[in-house]
Amino acid sequence: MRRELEPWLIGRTVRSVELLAPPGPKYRDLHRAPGQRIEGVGRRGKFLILPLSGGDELIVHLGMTGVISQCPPPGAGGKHLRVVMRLDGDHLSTLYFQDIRRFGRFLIVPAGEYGELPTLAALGPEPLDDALTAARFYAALGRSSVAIKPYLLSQRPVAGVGNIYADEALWTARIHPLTPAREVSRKKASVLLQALRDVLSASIAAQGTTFDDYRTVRGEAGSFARRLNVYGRGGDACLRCGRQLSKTVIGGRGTVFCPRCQRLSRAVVRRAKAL
DNA sequence: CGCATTTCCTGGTAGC
DNA sequence: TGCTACCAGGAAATGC
Repeated sequence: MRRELEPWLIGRTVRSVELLAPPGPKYRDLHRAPGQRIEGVGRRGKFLILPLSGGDELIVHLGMTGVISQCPPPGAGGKHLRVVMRLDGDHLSTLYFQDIRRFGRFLIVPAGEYGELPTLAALGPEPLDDALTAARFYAALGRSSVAIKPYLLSQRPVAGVGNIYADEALWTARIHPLTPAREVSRKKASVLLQALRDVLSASIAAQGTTFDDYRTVRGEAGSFARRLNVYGRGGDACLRCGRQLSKTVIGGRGTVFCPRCQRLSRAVVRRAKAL
């Protein structure tokens, strides 16, 4: 999405912002935008960060059902329209933000002031950045006793990993989602980091994973859902070993994994039983 | 502080 | 057909 937005928005000046959602912490201070020029389109994890010429930043998070589009939603879709941002220029000069379940965010903050966004403030390194080495990733995992799956979702060891890609990468790396993060071996941590990079890169190339609502700026569905190995396949056969995939809840999130390919180590099982 | 649980929100769907 | 109950999950808030 960032790659789509950059050539469209960069250098444009915001003319007006219309807020159609009830104002609150998720939609705030948009009145500051008009008159400011969009200086860039950045991203950290799942947050879009657009620096503005007046020293502010426009922060956008899609939540799960957020959609940014160049054209107004057709027909009944308009009832979930939350923000209409008008820009200078006479071609594709309006940005529409829809958000069915209102888990998204669309707000303005002074640049770098993320006190209202603690996850962004404490975000881990970018998964595709070379600065994140296998050694650093392994060290980050060593700092937590939380199960690896919810730890990945916390955005702390690495930024931008959501439920779908966590399940996919853990399957690829053959790691049980309940494995305590600090019990993941150096070798497995390295394999997991590579699996995360591979699945994220492939999904970006496929323009994302569209299950229901996700759309590109041009309104197209992403095609990566067809290439998922585990997410959405609970009860089906594991594509590696044929065993029926398990569907459970871990950390309050639906989790699919292969009980044969992704085993807990005997040491972990023994300790869990002792408790 | 760390960690687990609950909350927000609404469309879709299962079950009756 | 129409009703209720429940599920999906990012991040933040709350509880312990």
